Amino acid sequence: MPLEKNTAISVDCSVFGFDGKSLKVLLIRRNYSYDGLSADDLKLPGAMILENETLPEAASRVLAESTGLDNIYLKQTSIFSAPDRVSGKEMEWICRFHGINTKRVVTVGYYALVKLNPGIVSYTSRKGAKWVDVDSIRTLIMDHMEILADALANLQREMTHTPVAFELLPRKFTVQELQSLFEAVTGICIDNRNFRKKILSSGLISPTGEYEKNVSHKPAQYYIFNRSVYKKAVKDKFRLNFINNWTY
Amino acid sequence: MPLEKNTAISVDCSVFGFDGKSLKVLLIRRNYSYDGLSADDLKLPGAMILENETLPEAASRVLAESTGLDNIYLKQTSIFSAPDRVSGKEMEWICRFHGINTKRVVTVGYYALVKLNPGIVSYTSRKGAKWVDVDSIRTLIMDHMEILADALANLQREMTHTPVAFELLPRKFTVQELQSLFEAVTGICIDNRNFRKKILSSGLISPTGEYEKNVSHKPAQYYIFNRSVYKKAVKDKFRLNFINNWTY
DNA sequence: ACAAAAGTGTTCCTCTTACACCCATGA
DNA sequence: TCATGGGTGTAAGAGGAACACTTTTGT
Repeated sequence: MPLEKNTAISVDCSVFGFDGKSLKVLLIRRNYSYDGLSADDLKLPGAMILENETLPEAASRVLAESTGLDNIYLKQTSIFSAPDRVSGKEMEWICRFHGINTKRVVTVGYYALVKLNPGIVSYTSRKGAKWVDVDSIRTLIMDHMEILADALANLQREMTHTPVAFELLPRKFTVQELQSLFEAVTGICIDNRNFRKKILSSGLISPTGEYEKNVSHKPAQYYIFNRSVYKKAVKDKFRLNFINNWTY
Repeated sequence: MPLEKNTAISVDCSVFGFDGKSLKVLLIRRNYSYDGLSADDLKLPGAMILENETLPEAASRVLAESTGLDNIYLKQTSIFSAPDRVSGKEMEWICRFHGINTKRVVTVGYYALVKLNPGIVSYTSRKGAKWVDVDSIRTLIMDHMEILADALANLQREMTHTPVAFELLPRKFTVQELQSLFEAVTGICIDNRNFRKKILSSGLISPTGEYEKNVSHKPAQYYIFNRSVYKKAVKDKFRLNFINNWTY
């Protein structure tokens, strides 16, 4: 079998956001019609990598284009390398559009976390992109469902081990918002009293003294994430739980 | 910036083994001299991907070549995509050797786990490869140190969450061997009584009734990994620990 | 008999879990 | 005053951590 000399590399980003109720992902339309391919078909934002560009740089570029934001939390997941993952009409169109002649596109999955707010929602809707409930998505083009599923699985794992949750929340948030986020991502119900006890005693979040306004019930206090406490905790936390002492 | 049309993709494998004392990784020599590059320089086994070959297939091929083994535990880690990660003499040689003309090689890291035994050790040494203590490695060619460090970090994380340890041990092993493996990979000392209690009560390993022979101390019993118990446990285990009930 | 590693139990304490009511606000 | 979600405490049980001696074998 000869050496593969003719592979293009792309990145595809699963951009997650949280609206207080459910986990959303940013989808765009294919945006071109070609011999049976509908321009309305939904996909993840992505791009081919450019010369002298690393993969994280390509992913950041995709995110800047699709959300207008810089400095987004970004994490690589898996690589999708099936030789026929892009083929047929789709491949023809890609070659024509980019003026290349390739048989194969290998793609690298990334997931990104953004703080949903009116600004970003209006930006993305002007772009024709949509924030869709992750649970409600049934079909995407090519293997994008698989890429999304992989991203979601990675997010779920990270969420229970690192404080990525705070990337999805506004700077100030209520305990309930944080709990709802955990529940939405993991699909698990959490006891509110136990959650408060645990999260507050951890010191990871600090009360601001500010409260909700104009709500027809007892207003909730706003908290902020305490990154320095987290950094300190990391040193102690990464251990097995059947350990009594350790040697460096 | 123009589209990157000319990228080669490779895989590099960190092949780990355990000799009962310390964690080893399989290193090979560069195996060519070229204008200042020494054939003795050490590297991870790797290869360019071939046409119609997926990345896991390429990694399996590398492993079959370097260890003579099939069906090895294999896991993808990160992608290394810095545009200049291969450059200069190294790049020149690669282009000449493969008869290609590329500016860039993106590589995908894999780690593999093998059961060290006399058979595989003699195979690899016939191939000129060496099993080296991971702690003692100071330099490898190109960015292979970085690839190895990433693989090791992944292994450490996996080891404390999934039963990959058993991929590194013979089918029958003693409790002490298992404990030593954990200690070698994580760099942590574990209390023997607590370890036994935990691992035995988990049901993950089952006694065979066979014992060590010709040892000048009380002979240890051999155990085997109980995969079915593990599979059942997985369903219950993947949960946060502040949860009381869950909804599917 | 001795050296060397295997194997074994208990206590203390922390953390998890389960569970129900009062509070503050706007309408 | 009522509807709504915010916020609070306690008791029982499980699991983690710390710790020292006896057993079995070969020499």
